[in-house]
Amino acid sequence: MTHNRTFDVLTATCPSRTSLARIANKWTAMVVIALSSGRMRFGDLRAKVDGISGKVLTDTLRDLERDGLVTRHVYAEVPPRVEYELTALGHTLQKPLRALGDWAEEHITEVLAARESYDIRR
Amino acid sequence: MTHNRTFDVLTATCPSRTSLARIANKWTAMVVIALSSGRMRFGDLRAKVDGISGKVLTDTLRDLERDGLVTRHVYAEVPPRVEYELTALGHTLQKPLRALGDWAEEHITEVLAARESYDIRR
DNA sequence: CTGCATCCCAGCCGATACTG
DNA sequence: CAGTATCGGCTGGGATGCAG
Repeated sequence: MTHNRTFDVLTATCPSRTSLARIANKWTAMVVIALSSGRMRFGDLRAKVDGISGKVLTDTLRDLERDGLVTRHVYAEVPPRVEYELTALGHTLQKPLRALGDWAEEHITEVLAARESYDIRR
Repeated sequence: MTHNRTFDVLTATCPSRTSLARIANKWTAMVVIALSSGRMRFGDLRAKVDGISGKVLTDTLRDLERDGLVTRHVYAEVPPRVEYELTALGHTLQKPLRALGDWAEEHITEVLAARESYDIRR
């Protein structure tokens, strides 16, 4: 049995829903996908997740750190250097989120076709 | 080779990112998970996704329908009956999204512990 | 029962400017 | 370079009321 009976995201008061809300998020997905290739410094991460603003990246990383998914490494240098990497827990999330990203890439043609068809129909 | 080279969600202008933004969303995840158990009418779906408002459920379903993930069946009855079910494309999304939901349920204990630890640390 | 329309608030997110 | 602070726009999302 693969089903969890003690927690259920479909129940409004279940704490697992707070976690789902965090991980079922486009920025979270992109940052975790980007961090899949290993420890990375802030600037590189920002370049890799094309189009993300500094504020959003900072906020996303802080939330991920708070949930125990990402570790922050600060180096006392000038100029400063800060690196981020997935924790063991974060690695377990990598696969499901990459699956989502892969799905988006693999099925975008069908999705675009469906959108066009839907829009024309009205 | 599992990697897609023609589309990349990490690229800001890639259309696949618009799809990722839609599916990497807590309400989308919950609705698709709920629809995994089969065709269902609006009211039942709303009861199953505990706490979702009518407006949000309507909007979410409309977006899913537009992207070709959900089919809408309208019965000309009084009172009206409308049922929703995953399309073939929608079914391919079921597994990755359930994986996300399962992850949230399975790891919520660790996440809560990480949050507490983080919050105390500051 | 379903869903549209409206109003409105909270939070997300981006741009900019400033600090260590 | 990394991060904070602030401001403001935009959108998600909740509540209510109405129509088919």
